[in-house]
Amino acid sequence: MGITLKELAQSLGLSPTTVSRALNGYPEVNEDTRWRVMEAARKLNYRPNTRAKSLATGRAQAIGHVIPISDQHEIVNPVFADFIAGAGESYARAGYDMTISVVADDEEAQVYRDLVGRGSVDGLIVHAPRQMDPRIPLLRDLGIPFLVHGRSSGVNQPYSWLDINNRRGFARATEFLLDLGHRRIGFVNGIEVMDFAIRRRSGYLDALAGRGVRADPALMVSAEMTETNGYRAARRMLALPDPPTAFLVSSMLLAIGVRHALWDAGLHMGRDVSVITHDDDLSYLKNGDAVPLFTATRSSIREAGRQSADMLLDLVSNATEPPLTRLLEVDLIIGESTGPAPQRQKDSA
Amino acid sequence: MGITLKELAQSLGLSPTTVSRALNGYPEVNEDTRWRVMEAARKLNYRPNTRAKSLATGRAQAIGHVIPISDQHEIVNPVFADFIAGAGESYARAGYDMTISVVADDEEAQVYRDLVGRGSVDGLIVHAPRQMDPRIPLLRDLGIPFLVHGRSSGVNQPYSWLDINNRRGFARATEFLLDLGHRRIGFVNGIEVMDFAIRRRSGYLDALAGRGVRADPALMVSAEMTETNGYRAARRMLALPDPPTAFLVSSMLLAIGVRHALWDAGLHMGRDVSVITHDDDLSYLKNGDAVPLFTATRSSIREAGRQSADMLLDLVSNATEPPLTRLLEVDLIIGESTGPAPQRQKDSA
DNA sequence: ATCAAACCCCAAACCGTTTTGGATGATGGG
DNA sequence: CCCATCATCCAAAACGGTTTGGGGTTTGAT
Repeated sequence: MGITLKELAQSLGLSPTTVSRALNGYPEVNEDTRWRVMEAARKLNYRPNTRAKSLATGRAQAIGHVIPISDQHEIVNPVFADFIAGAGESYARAGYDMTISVVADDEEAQVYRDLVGRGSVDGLIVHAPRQMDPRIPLLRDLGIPFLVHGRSSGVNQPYSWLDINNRRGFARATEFLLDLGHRRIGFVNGIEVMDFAIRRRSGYLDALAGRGVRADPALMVSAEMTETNGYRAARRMLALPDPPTAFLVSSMLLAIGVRHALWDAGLHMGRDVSVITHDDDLSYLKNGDAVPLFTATRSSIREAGRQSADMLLDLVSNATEPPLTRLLEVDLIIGESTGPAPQRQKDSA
Repeated sequence: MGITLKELAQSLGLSPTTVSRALNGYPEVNEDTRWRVMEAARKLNYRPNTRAKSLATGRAQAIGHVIPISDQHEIVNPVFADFIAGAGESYARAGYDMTISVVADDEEAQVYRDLVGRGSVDGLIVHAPRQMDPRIPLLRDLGIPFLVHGRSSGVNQPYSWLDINNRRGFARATEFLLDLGHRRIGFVNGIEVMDFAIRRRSGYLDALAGRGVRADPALMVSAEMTETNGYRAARRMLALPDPPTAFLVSSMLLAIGVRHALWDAGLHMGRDVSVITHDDDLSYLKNGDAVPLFTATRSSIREAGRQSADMLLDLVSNATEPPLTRLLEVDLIIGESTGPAPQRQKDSA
């Protein structure tokens, strides 16, 4: 591996102390000496050993992400890649490492305890929070800075989080459809143990209630967000006696499935049936090209990753700081998948 | 944080030496004492400090993944999430941490040097290799165990890798289409600086040549693997005077775009036009349900992650071992997206 | 010339483990 | 009874940095 600090010091005829100070920008070292040291360090390709450094300083210089895999579904949430890419940018900028643990959700508590107890991270990001998520009190007890991506309704103690305004976004989207004359709006949501899905549903329900439209349980589906599930949900709803004229959907993949089902049914998206989806702005799943394909509530998950990381780093360096929270609004992007509700065909025809 | 070894030793009236040995299973400690120690450790929730441990042992107990983000496209390869989930399982089993660095591809060399120089990882996984990838000689020089996910043609020195048989898979898929009578086969590939894309192309070309079918440059596209690009490529080819009757596609997302284009053109997939895609078996992008939607060359990227990690861990613990290589064959799954070539419509009609 | 304050530098302790090189006492063969 | 062996344990030295607590030299004011 590389050269060590002691060796570097020796080669310069200096003490390790001075070399360390020179490199870390302490004032009590002659500028000429500092220059010599930095030159030598560069030339000899010196890099401080991370483990030694963090042992000495007590800071791990690393942030942990625990990504849960639910046993039943065995699904890896596709947004992780982009979120992590965003967070990674922030960490790199700050000189932090990112360590990731993939873990079945029944072992999660154990993993958190381990990470903290063994001191391998200075802070943690909590992914995919559920209602009254037990991880939040756990991490609070463990006394480590953490930030939740999303929120957990039912937790009354304060904690740090970054979330998007799912409720408002989905309420607006629903109202948009109502304004276009739609009354039967199919709702294809993620699994409703996830907090975000619960909030989206209440946005949908509130908007309907606000206009006095009765919510129909037959038009509401909650499932893992895959193309197949979107397809099946839409197919089933379209087969109802009084099928929906519009769909509100929780992810692009679901929406692609819905589109597929419309196609199978010989329906034209945007004319016969409208679709609004949430769009995480994933790098590999863009919503159309110059002109957006789907009308969508959009919020970049990558940007969320960046900002979450920045907030957490802030918490880590200012231990005394009170919890930070940030609520990002979502944009409503008008695409080609929505249009006025078609004239109601009287069944009595 | 947690309790320290010294404290644990003190509370037991033993020396740190003995406690360390007891916990690590060394023979020179009385079994009664060992039992006392382990009990106390459990009760006091002792966890050895990772950084101190690895400083003392010289092993980081961590594997690094460097995931490159290409400047121009800013795309995060969607397979990373699943690959990492698979690798994570292996690391967890072996007690290793996984550290991930997201980095623009022009800074990659620097990041590798850093990771190795600062001793923060014991081994590295190289993602998304290109032709004559400079990272391979670099890592060889740095003298750290590494494993390439994929291969890099043009590198003549031996190195460890795990790859799927892209060439054979795509050759077989092409032959399958030829057997069905297709002669105009559109090829929608990933960007052909990636080694896997190059191999797939040669599989396609070889199969065509083997049957004496002339490859038409107008039927070959190379682009980032997104739905939009699949859509555009297929749309363009379908507009040709002599359009393809089949498509061979490099990813599910591309294939979904192709399907979309077929739909727009009023063509029925599997009857009017056939489609074969490669399927990484991503957890969130399943190829249909019970019955596969697309005919596909399938290979689980998650399994690749598991096996890659296992191989790398093997290399890490046996430093002297010669390079390991593993070539996984891909399955050809027959779905509903392929069928016999339609009768040639004579233009002179 | 004197003395305090800057300025620069260093030796040594420390972070929490593992590991080396004994030390101690019990055991057992001759 | 003596001495080698074995079973158990421990003190101290690593690992590679940072940080504490000085200690010489200059500098500058008196």
